[in-house]
Amino acid sequence: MTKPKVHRLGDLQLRILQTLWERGEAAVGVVHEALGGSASYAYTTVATMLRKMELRQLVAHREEGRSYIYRARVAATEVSRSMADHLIKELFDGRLTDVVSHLLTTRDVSRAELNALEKMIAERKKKL
Amino acid sequence: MTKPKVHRLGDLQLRILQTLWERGEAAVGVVHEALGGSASYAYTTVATMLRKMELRQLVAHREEGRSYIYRARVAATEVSRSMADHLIKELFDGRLTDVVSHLLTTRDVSRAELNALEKMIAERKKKL
DNA sequence: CCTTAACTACTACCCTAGTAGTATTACCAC
DNA sequence: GTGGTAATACTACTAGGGTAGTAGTTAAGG
Repeated sequence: MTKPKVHRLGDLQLRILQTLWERGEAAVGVVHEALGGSASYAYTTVATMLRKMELRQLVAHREEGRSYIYRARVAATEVSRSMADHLIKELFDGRLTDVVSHLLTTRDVSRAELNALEKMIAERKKKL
Repeated sequence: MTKPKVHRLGDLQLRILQTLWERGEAAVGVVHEALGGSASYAYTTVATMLRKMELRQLVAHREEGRSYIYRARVAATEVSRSMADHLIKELFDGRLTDVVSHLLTTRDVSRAELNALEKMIAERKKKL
């Protein structure tokens, strides 16, 4: 049970985690502000979400005075990997080349990006 | 506004759509079988899901005798693109190179795949 | 004809994300 | 102390995905 299903995160949850990843840890108010303050979400919405996420073991908190300071319990790379893998599996049957092919044909790509990609692939080849 | 939010499809919905994309159209029973039959889902589960998806304009049906023959109303490429774009935007701030970098570092990649990728990129360069 | 199998319709759950109001508590300034 | 404020706790609700039972309908086979 220990493993939360880390793919399947809503947008808000992901944004909250990203805030925590950036800062290491943050009080509710800080997260709230980072997400755009009351123009975007009510303070209690963020607080509630954080509490729910703690139940799912995605975050943890420590107390400081009356404030809860939250930190992520899942690593950014783990989440990215899990979500990306899940999507690739479902959508492209796990074939990396299909994914990249799709990305290259459905998006605008600059020459600089293509060069960067070539470099990456060359680098990766060395590590085989 | 008529546009359904085509990213955010559950696994079952995606599988159903994939079945329809492969076949063009299919009766409920056919979809059910394609998904693994009663070992995977109850017939009515698939039927209910299809009805819900029709409400969301993801599929449509025509009647043939007493059977409903469903077809997808959204294109495979549109869905792939929407889901991939959404993920990339949320997870990698829209940077294609970050995505590929991530994929290359967190997965096993064969030399053949790397070669294929290089080829793709070279092809893409020609079209700039 | 009558039974049965195939289908759809309807209904009802559970779970999670998202959203936020209200209540309560606890500290701080005066 | 008292009032204000900031924080958490509690509660509640909407949507949608997923799951499936039950009821009703209809066509086909004997």
